[in-house]
Amino acid sequence: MALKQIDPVRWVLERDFKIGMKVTGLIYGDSYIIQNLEKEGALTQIANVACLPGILKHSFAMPDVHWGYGFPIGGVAAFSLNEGIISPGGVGYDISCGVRVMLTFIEEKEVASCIDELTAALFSRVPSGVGSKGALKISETELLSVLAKGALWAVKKGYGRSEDLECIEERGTLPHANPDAVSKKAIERGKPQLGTLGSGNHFLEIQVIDEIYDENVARQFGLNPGQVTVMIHCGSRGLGHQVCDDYIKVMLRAMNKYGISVPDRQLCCAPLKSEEAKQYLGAMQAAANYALANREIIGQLVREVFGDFFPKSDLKLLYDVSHNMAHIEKHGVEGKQVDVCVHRKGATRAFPPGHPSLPERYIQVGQPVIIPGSMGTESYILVGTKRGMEECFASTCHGAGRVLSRKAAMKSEKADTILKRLEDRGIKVMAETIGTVREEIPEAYKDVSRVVDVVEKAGISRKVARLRPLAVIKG
DNA sequence: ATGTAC
Repeated sequence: MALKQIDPVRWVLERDFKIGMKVTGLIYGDSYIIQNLEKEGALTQIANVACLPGILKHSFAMPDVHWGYGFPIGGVAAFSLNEGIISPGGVGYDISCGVRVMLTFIEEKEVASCIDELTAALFSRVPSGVGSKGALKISETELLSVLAKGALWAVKKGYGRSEDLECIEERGTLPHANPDAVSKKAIERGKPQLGTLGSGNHFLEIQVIDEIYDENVARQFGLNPGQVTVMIHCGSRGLGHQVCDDYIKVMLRAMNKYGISVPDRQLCCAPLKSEEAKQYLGAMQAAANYALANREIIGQLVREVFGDFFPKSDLKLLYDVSHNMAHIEKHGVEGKQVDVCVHRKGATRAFPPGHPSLPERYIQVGQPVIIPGSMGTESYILVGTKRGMEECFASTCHGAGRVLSRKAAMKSEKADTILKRLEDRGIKVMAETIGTVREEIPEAYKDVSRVVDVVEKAGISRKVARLRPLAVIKG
């Protein structure tokens, strides 16, 4: 495939008319990132996405891009509401998987003295692991309310605080969610799992701010060197997974019905104007509300645990943002402001300063963009930029991005060795399943600093602070 | 990511 480097961090994948690419690909990366992309089929997936009806500007790939179901993880694709489509594969199985950062007012040395006990308390209070359940069990009626109200439900029930809401994307609620579009099976899976972390790359981390890159923005965000933070990475659990599963089947039928052909069946989709698309949008937003509630509840559990250890301290939400979503947003296309459907799969929304959907406290500086690192590596807080808004539908990377498949990672090293190495570096790890530690070995991922440097050099978001892990809880 | 296959 014809890849052309246009500047140090931008590569254009030229249109291949034989496979039906409607637009070019735009890939953010340095040479190392581009090499990895060739090996594992992500490049073909970027080209395949460029073939979808009504795609606007480019099929984008962030520097953490890697192979995924149909669409690559790290991909961004926006579609015209008139001619375009929506695809469950462009959102991902873990609908509204995302991250939040909470700020404590405690310094590193204070947590250091009780890090083992604190981590153990968090591990016992926040259920984790594949089939985990238990933080709270709710009735079906309550669950429907969660699906309609998101984090607002959690706050109303006392599992969160009203001041958190303005710092959650969409203020904690996707108002057009349609709980009736969510299957009974999905609801059954979701009922016992609210307030649980899950498994895989999901985690709960105690961190410390160890580098500030932009003092002005850091001040606006309330970030200070040496300050302890908590990062929570999780999603919509079995419920979102089931919604994705259900609607892939719906979309496969819709493709025949509307005569859409795609290069890979995993890209199955329906016209945005169709009934099938409306149903999926409603169900997807309901699953997203579940994820927003889930992170709000876990945040509250973390507050309670920290309260036991540090009665005078409190935790304040910096921001909560998803990186697996399709959103209808206003963007400039061919000189006009229009509503488009932006799919971000393993890509983070990054609104610039002045964007109307930002909370008042961030409107001058832009949206906090949270980029988790892999297990035992640093995480970053970035801020959205005007260039990102104009060029790639206000999107940026979402993490380090895999270089080894889970299977390949499992072959690398024993869990004991990995844990020992992390502990030698002063990082306490507690994991529900030992296999997860092997799958999540840092070597299975790209270097997150490198990924973040690419998006910063490209100007699609800017570094604000770096967070170093002190303790990690895995599923 | 996921009751890692209905």
